[in-house]
Amino acid sequence: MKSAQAAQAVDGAVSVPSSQSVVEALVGWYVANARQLPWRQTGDPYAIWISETMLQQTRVETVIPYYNAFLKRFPTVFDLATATVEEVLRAWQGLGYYSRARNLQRAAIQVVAQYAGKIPDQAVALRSLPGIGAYTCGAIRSIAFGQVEAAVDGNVARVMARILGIRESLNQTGVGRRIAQTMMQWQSQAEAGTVTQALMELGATVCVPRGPECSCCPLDFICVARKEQAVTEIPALKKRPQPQPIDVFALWLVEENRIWLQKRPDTGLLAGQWQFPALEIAAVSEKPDGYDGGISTIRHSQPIESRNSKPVTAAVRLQTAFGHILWPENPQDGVPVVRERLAAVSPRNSFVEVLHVQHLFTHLRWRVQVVRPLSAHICTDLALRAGWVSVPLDSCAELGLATVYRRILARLYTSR
DNA sequence: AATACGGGGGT
DNA sequence: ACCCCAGTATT
Repeated sequence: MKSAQAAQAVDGAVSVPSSQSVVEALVGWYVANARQLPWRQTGDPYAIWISETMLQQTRVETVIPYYNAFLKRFPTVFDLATATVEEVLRAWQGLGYYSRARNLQRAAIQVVAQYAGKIPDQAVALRSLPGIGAYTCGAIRSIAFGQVEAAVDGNVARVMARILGIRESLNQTGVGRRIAQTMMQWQSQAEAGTVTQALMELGATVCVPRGPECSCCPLDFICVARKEQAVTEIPALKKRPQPQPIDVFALWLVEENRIWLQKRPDTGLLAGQWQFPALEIAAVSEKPDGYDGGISTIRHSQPIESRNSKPVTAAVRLQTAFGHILWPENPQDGVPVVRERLAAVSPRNSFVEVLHVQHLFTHLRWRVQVVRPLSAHICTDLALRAGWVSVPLDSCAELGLATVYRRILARLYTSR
């Protein structure tokens, strides 16, 4: 049964019109309509690698300025290999998916050490580099080296699913293989890299997710989805879960024109970036028992970093993390936390909420309360022990400050 | 196979 | 408010 399906899949790829006319139509359209993008003006495998990495899950318009600045700052793989990860992160700041930047830097070191600074053109070598998966490997090999190898990104998958009339979910096993087969067949009939880019360009500009402009499509004459009037149903899209709400308490601590910041861990969310000293806690969806609408400790919330351990109240967490520094007295009353939409000032020796912002990630919804201690007296010694550093306000911009905190900083210092 | 990982733009 | 994007690594 399994082998029969495999054979059918291969048949499917072969049975699609694969004549010269299809590839000619595609390439002809591309040559006439391709956008002039910076990474299309170069044959440098390093530059193409950078562009492909930036373009992972990221739109072309977003990437362009980052690409230009990055290549200016790190013109060769040697420049990238000798840079620090902080420098690379700074150049990446705002692009998202920061493990890409870290992997890029690690891979550059590997390329210099193992391949004398030459980007490898073989699949095994490329795939051994951190950050290069199946897609990027195929993209680099076909675009930079002219080799026949599929590069199935979201655009190609959508275009091919429509052309081939694939109604199954795109992450179904076998579907990707079938798409890759067809793509390589086309690649072998023209410049492989041009076919790769043509399919991506088609997906990005004509065969878009919603409202594709089939009347402009060079391949409409073979498109199964078009013929079956199923363009809106293909590809089948899957629902994403709701982002998990997270309450973030961020401390705005400024002394003598220096602001206290904290560096995030080198792994996980926003790895290695700087932020206001902060605590992230899984939000309470319901009101805690005894919640009186006033200033209250937060109960029933768990620190997100230890979901499997015993639940700890946010108040305890706050106290543990900040208490010694900001609340040297009166631990009995619980930690007065200024709640969203509640009184702006707590009764005594605590915080003023100065800002409340929401920040969306794909999977998280941060509700950030920026708070400032009423009696600003920070014990430098303890802050240092907690791993915080104070930097001149002016130099914040040069740090890899996480985007949400850049926004917060801008609001703190422009509208006030 | 499922999940974590950003941010921005389109509709 | 919801959808998607020139994906990869980890579990």
